[in-house]
Amino acid sequence: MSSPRKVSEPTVRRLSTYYRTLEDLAASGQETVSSGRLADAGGLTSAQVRKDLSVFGSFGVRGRGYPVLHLRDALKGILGVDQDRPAVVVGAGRLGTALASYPNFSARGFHIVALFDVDPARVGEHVGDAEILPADTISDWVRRHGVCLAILATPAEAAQEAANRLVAGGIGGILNFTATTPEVPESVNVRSVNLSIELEGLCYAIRESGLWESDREGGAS
Amino acid sequence: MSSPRKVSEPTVRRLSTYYRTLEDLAASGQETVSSGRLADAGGLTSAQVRKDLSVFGSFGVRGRGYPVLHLRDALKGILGVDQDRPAVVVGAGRLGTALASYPNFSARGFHIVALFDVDPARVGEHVGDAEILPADTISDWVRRHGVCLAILATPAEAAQEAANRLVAGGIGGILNFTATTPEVPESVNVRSVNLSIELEGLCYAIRESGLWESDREGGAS
DNA sequence: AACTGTGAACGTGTTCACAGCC
DNA sequence: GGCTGTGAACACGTTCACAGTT
Repeated sequence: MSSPRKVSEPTVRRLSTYYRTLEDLAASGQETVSSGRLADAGGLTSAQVRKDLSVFGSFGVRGRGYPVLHLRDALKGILGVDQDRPAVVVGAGRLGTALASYPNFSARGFHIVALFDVDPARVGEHVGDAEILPADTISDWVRRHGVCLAILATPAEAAQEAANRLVAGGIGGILNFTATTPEVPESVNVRSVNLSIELEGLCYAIRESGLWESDREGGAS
Repeated sequence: MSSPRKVSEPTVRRLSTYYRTLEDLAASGQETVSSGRLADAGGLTSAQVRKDLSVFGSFGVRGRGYPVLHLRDALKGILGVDQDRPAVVVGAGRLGTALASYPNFSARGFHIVALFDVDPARVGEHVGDAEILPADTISDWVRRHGVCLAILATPAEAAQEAANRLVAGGIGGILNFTATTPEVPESVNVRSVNLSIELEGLCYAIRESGLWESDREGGAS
């Protein structure tokens, strides 16, 4: 099939947004959609959309547009979300449990099948359908159940240890929410979301453009 | 001061990581650090580090490196995290409350001073030091307390309405965790973290590089 | 006429390489 | 010698513009 050499990360990101838009269009009964329309939905240009899609093949019909259902299914396959994907969460703190029950994950075919925590007191609790299991069983459990995806939400100090266990269990990818970047073999995909960095970046942008509404606190005007 | 015309977003992101590394170095008593060392800590190149820093001025000493404390303080100021920043959370669901009590935020000078929710049953509850308030008081409250930062963690359907209220209250920036991208005036900074897209991107990467450990479920080997 | 697919032009961020200073 | 600061070279992603298709 269409397995292009190298696709840029921004492109894959946008593919996800196209996929969402196409789902909506499909639900509303639209049969075709133009690159311009897809672009508007995501705040992009039509050329960008066409370029992104052209990387994977010719899905459109010149003069007419893209067939919604076909393109949606194609993207589903390309993104690898064409079947339900089990995932585990490591770290059953507030963030971990919130992510484990995040409705948009299950809506996208991701199902949290287990959580892990070092705290014995938490073991046995349930979060949705998933049970909290002891952290020292991660490797066995992940391997036995053939889980490829993990969400890492431990404190920073525990992140590397947890990552090691996931790797030992043969994990395919880790969505990392810890403040560190764990070291893993090249073959394991890690994508990090650092919440503090996002907030700091926003902070910079605010200060940059315009001023703080109040740079000294308490000042109502 | 050093207010360069335009700094790329990737650069600002990296600045945050340098800042973290510098804090660690400061704690461990290091007095100077080379660009190479800073680079290693974040998986970058030394040239990258020097370029990033040079945008804001000359912090280093040729032949010696960068003075840890001075550079740390400079970055603190550049990132705008040199003073405590109050922030509010809109949407007191699991994700919202988890973010409200996220320890790394407070460690970085971000303090959640209030949450807001449409559900009257939640109003009055406390999350850490912050109280959950009614969503229809957002504008007033934000304006009265001069809050510039908001974390948006409502369901997608409620996101635009919540954003409108924040904007009406004079918010400076929104860290958006909803599945939509709310429309706001140009002057308001929005940074979106779409968790599903991150997971889908990871999914793509796994499938791309190597294969799934098990592409059909249940298969132990 | 409407719209896709794509090479070519452009812009932006990264890496190189070296002059300059300690 | 070690290391910074920076122009110049490079790589990569985006936008343009148009030929090609229905």
